[in-house]
Amino acid sequence: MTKLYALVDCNSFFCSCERLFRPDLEGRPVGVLSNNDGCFVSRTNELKSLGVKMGDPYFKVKSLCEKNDVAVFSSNFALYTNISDRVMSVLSTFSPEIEVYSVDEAFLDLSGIDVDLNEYAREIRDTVFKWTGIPVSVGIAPTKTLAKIANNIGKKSKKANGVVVLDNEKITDIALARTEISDIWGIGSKNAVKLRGLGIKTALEFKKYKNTKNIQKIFTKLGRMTQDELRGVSCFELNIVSEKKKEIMCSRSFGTPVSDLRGLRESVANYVTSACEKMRKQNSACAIIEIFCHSDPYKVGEETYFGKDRVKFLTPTSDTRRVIKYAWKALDGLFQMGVLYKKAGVKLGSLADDNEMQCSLFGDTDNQKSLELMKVIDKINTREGDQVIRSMACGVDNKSWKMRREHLSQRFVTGWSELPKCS
DNA sequence: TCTGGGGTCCTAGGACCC
DNA sequence: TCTGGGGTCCTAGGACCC
Repeated sequence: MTKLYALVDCNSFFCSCERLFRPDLEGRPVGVLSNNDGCFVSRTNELKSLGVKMGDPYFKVKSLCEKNDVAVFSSNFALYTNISDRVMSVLSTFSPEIEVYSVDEAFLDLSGIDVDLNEYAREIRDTVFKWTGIPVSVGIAPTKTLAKIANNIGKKSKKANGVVVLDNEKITDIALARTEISDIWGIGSKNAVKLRGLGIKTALEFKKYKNTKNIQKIFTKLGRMTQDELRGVSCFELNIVSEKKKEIMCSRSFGTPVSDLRGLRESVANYVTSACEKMRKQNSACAIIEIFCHSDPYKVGEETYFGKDRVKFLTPTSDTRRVIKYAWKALDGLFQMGVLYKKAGVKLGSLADDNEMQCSLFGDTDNQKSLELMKVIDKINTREGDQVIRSMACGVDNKSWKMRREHLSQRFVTGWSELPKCS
């Protein structure tokens, strides 16, 4: 049976979430900034047409934004994940086989479905909008890569109006001819340069390029699979069950640079705490932690200091206190007086199921008691709010390293005190 | 003054073992 | 003068994604 996938992607997702509770923003350019109010990560069409690019640093286009009455928001992930869950649950009514690919997009398996595909796609689009208020685009094709391309065209073409179905070769080739190689899923900027070097500029030319061996050699296995997908041969399956993360990271840029070990330690303790929380949520324990900290890489004329260390545990752990202890030890070794630190972070690696942990004859080991303690703390923090119970290592108020969020919207759906009011 | 954060997969090369 | 070969595991780094 031939495969059939739909890719459903929310339009300007973060911006659409902000607009949801601010109907006055309809038609006005809206943009959402990354953490620390650094750069744009979501833009509405109105903002795109002002020339603001994805990833543009806010400070560089600030006056342009002010001149054009752009509504700028700090990222409010609590809101976005909540809305995302609603969108995904609507989508799951259209196919039992759904892969939530990211916060704003999902693949649906439509193989074997006996309906008019254009009508079905339109129904998906209309229903999501009606039930959640979020506009989406739908692309349908026999492979995931082609569904991505269909979706892209659906989003950009006025005629398509959010829906494109690529179910025969003629239409598919027309779509591929107008898709630049850098717009193919899996072909990034580096590989695009290499492909252009081979005289390949469009997705159609890539599809028709015959020297498959050469493709594998230059672009590895993934490049070859991408080419197959363009030809209609499905190589990337649907991942329905959300697999456990193999590593968990937490890192942040500082609101203001940190020069003292105490501030650095405090920030790292906080990152460890939230990474460990995430890890316990998926019932894992880690055997490796990596710690890094560095100065501002954008500062001209100054060499960036980059410190990185890695600690292996004798036995895996999910105990925040233990991880903080080791992280601090590593951090003490990395710290250098006189450096202005801009960012720090931790990565938990070698994750394994926490019920398969071995005990060690030597050194620290998590015991049943510490596991239970962590679970209780997690439970209380979930119920009472973030970090009601936390290690003193995380510090108290006046954290200068905390990130900037000067344009934060209300907690419309996650805080009782900030629910929208209607009158 | 001001430039994000969190993941995955693949490959090459080194270490180590028999 | 001669000095193997194959396998596995780990790590670093690159490239990509949203």
